[in-house]
Amino acid sequence: MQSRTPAPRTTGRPRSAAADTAILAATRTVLVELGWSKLTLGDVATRAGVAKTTLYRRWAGKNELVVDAVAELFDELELPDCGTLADDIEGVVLQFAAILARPEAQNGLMAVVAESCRDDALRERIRASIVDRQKRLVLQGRERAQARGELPPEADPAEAARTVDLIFDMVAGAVVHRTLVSAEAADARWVHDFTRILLTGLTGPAAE
Amino acid sequence: MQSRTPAPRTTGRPRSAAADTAILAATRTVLVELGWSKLTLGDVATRAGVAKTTLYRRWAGKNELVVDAVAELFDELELPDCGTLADDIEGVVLQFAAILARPEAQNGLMAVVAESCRDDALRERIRASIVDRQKRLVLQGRERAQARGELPPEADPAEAARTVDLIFDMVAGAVVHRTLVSAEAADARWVHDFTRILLTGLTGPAAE
DNA sequence: GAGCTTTCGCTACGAGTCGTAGCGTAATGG
DNA sequence: CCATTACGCTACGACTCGTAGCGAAAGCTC
Repeated sequence: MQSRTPAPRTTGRPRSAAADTAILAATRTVLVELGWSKLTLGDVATRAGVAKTTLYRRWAGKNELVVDAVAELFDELELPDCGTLADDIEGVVLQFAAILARPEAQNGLMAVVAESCRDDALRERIRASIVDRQKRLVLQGRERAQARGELPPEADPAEAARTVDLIFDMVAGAVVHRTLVSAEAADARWVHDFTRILLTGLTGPAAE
Repeated sequence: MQSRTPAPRTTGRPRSAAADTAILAATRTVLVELGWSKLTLGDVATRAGVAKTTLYRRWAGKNELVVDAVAELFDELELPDCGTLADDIEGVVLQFAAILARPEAQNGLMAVVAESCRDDALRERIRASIVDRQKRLVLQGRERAQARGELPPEADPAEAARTVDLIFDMVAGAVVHRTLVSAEAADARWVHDFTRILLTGLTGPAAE
């Protein structure tokens, strides 16, 4: 997930794991203080207490470094078991909103997404480190709801996959847009209203 | 909307309107070719056939220039009158998706949103130039649907305003996330599925 | 412990961009 | 004709970039 470790050598001095931790933490700190465009790798190195060359030995550039630094923020995401589908969704949306409320996530996330428009490798890195981790929650939520009988089992697997993608884009997109574009907090009331509309739209009509 | 024209002088040589057009068009071209991070104002000036100093005389920096260049893409947005609320929504979402499908919009929009996290003036500029133009469509759509009887008139004005904001974040957020993060086209089928869920969520239950 | 391998911190470097200043010229209005 | 403003051009110091080279440090194997 982190830097380039294609073949971890068994001989020689091992890479300092503490340096990785310090660098990623320093990246988030500088991201908050200076923002994306004014963040320089020299600043990060100084703040982390490592040499600039050490940074370049582990990461290819600013984009990859920030993706890894932001990805760590999403480690804490997990699907709560609140008993009902509505409460589960509300819980996970609130978690997602809490992460996006942090300035280091706001500054970094949109910037790397913008860069990924012209860099397929970066887009894949974002997908593996951040997006897939979120989408997994949608799959878990559906399975759990089906086990409870709140959602019917899927007939067409292809349509089921499309629905998962659609729900994922709706949830993540709405929270991101609310937080970063409208610049207002995705608080409990907003999340509640949003969840109600989404859930009604999903369970209201069985089919078209 | 464009550069700084606080008090357009009546004396002296007037600013070339053709230069504005050429600069904004060149900005979009360079945005496609080089992306946000590698776009330099020197490139834009060369491509537009103007001097670099002319650029700095009109715009404060890269952020403001790109906001204006991208904002022009949203000029064509308008609410179609298809007869039913569902078709109206589908139409406007398709328009929005078509704009976001253009690489100059993808490269520029996310980048300036990311920068706006640390620049309130820039956020206000984005809101005035881009966001409000979209939100107006939501208001128009609701009025038209209420006139048709498809939606009930609003009782509580405060809740009505919250609902408009919520719908706006859901629509814009979902399309942006689908296009830029999931990196898949918001095509007719996707828009249709999305509209169905949204509309069911809105009209299904009158209240909680 | 000896020796090999890899990483680390440090310094220095050319290349490129930034935003500005200065100057002479072009285009308006009074 | 003249004041005023915009324009194109050049040059400048300051900064960041990514890399190379060096000696020292930290592991592993024998």
